[in-house]
Amino acid sequence: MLRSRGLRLTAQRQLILDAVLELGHATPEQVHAAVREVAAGVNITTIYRTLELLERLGLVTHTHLSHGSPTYHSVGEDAHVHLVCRNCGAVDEVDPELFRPVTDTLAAERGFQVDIGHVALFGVCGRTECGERRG
Amino acid sequence: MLRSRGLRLTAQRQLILDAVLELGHATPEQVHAAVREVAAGVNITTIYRTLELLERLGLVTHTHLSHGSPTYHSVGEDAHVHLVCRNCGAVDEVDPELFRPVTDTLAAERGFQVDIGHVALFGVCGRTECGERRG
DNA sequence: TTGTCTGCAAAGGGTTTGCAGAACT
DNA sequence: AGTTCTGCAAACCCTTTGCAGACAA
Repeated sequence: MLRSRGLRLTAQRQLILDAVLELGHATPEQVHAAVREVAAGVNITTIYRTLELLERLGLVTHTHLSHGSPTYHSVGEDAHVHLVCRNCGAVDEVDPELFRPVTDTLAAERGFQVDIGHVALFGVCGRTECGERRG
Repeated sequence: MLRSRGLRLTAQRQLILDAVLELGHATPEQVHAAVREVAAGVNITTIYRTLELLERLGLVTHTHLSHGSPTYHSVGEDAHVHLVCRNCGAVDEVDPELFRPVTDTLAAERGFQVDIGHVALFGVCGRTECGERRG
């Protein structure tokens, strides 16, 4: 896959892709930590460069969950919408089909094509510690 | 409002709130630029501190649109969902009512209360320059 | 052997913090 | 007058860039 584009298959690239596959949602720093457990010498710079490369190749995507760093996940997995609890930070996933009516409406009425894999909804999750009463 | 909480009403705070009201969606830097047109000496630090304060007071909120800086907007305005074109960067707004079925479902099935004012949907807008054919 | 890839170090953008002086109440 | 707020400068985090050596092909 890399080779077919004249790119090189290195140990680092394999480890980084494996880490993204394994971690599910991971920031560059989390990927770095995971890779380092196997290969201590890998530099954070390489993480950034490789994530960008893998994204260009369509193997991973990133989403912005809350503040700070983006999180990467593999494209092979089922697309999903993220639910981010702004209280405890937990990230849950939802089937994008739930949004079908909404995205269809936006496409029809505005010509806006929603990239459902990038969607993150903020709010408060159902845990007792986080739950709030709302009007 | 500020005074009632023992806080002080300063020229800077008024200018910053005015700028947020006027700009609609604005990054801290954009707020800074707007404020500077009226009061050149105001420091970016004050922008950050004041936006945080106004948010604690419930007067403004912020959303993360795409990469980079968050954008702030006033709470008094109608809540709205953001549509961000990842091609041209345009930000459009949608009536949150459109999402009612979805948010109701998430609340009922998962106990997740979506904060609809924070929602940003990424995708491709309807402009000819940005429009894409999709499967 | 050749060209890409990596590590290192340093620069860059955006945001936060410490402190002394300025300003609201 | 007493405290809060501001500006300045420096620190901070995350990310990007330049370069020389390392390595896949």
